[in-house]
Amino acid sequence: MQKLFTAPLYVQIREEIFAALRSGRWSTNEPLPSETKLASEFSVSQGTIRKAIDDLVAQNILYRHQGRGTFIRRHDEQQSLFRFFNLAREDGSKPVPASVNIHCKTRKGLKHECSALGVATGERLIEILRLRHLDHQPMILETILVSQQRFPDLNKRDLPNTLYELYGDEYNIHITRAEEQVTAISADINVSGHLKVKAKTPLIEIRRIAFDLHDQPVELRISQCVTGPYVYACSLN
Amino acid sequence: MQKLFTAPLYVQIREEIFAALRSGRWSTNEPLPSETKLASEFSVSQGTIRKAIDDLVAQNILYRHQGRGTFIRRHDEQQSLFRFFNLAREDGSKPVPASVNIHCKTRKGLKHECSALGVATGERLIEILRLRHLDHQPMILETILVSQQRFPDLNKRDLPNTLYELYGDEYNIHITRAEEQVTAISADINVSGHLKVKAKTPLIEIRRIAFDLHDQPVELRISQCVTGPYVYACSLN
DNA sequence: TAGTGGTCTAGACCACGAC
DNA sequence: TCGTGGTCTAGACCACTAC
Repeated sequence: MQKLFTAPLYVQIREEIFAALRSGRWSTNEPLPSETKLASEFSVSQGTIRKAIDDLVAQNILYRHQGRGTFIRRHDEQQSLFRFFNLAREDGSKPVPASVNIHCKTRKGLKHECSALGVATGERLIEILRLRHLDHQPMILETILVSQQRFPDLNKRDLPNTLYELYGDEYNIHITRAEEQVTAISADINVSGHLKVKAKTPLIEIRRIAFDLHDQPVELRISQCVTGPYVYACSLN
Repeated sequence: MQKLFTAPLYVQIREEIFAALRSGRWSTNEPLPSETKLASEFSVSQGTIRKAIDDLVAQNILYRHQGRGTFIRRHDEQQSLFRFFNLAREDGSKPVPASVNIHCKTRKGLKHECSALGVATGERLIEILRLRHLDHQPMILETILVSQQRFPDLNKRDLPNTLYELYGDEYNIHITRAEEQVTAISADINVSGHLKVKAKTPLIEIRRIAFDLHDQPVELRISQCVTGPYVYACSLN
């Protein structure tokens, strides 16, 4: 006899709410229905809804504001600049990054790029190359790759400093998490020119894959950074 | 009229339990008193104790095991090798690090080292230098610094691969979190000899400060790592 | 003032582990 | 079988926000 497994109620409801979020049932600007309303909609107690929402808050997908309601996390200018930005000063404070676009074009994706983005090999990608300044010094050379099919006409837009805000507002693609891999590289002539350092200066290269609500890889971003005054900071728990 | 602020009950109780943990009231090998017992001890409902413990579990200080009880997190060989070890293969899998000690001595701490460890400038430190192998290749040269006063006779002991287990078992100093800063450096002659790479190869240098239950800095660890087959991996949420 | 999330309680039943 | 943590309920009161 096979053993049956039923997920706890709050897990089922968490997934139902999550699915509703992905389907765009609720607007980004209004609060979700209140906990008591959701409780009667799903015919469970308020405590169970609460636990389901707790999980989504812990995942950074929703946030609560006492007295106002529960809202969908949006990437807005202030937080987005820092939430996915791990470079800090040695004392732990974070500089405000500024961006200068160098080019934005479309091209066929290489095999490893397409596989990282989960699209068919050879699909057309949009490539954005930009230079980022910290405290007015060029510090990061950033190559951003996304599928042209997922982001039609992205290359024809004005690109803001915080791209994830644009992805959400214009394409309804919400970045929820990212994975980064850091390696040490040697600056080649091209890179060193942009970053105003000597050729062969050691740099860190950060390879980031950003994922959306469906946990699909959406963006591949490769950042080559000068370190020294700034460090790549990470907490372990 | 000054506004009075009373922390929620579960926060007060969380701090009381945390203080009891630090004072060593409960052994590392036995479960804590059950939630119902703690509830009657503190004269609150079981749900309130539950929320207090939830927080400590989220902080990785306790863990629960259904049917058995709630326990203090210990660094044991298996988990300790990975919990604070961020180097991974490109596919995300983690190699098992092995260690070879090169030397272990005591010396006066430099100013920046003592300040990182929160001890008086010039205090004697124990310095451990060791080489770590991943998949049988030398990949990391690690310098570990701790206060000799906090770890008497550490330099006379056999040093295991997982130091944090030793800190906990022998000195009752439990590492709960760490902060890491990654920079790019160029291998000098000495380092490149140990790591069997050419001089000036770009490396990543990881500067870690590890903290104990009292949130005091306890260990400064500087790791110089060859990257390429391995990467420094970090998730952003 | 009305509605929201935040805290707290008391009690029920379930699933797992030790004996 | 008994004790543990895990889930779920129903209802109370508090603190904050909007109106």
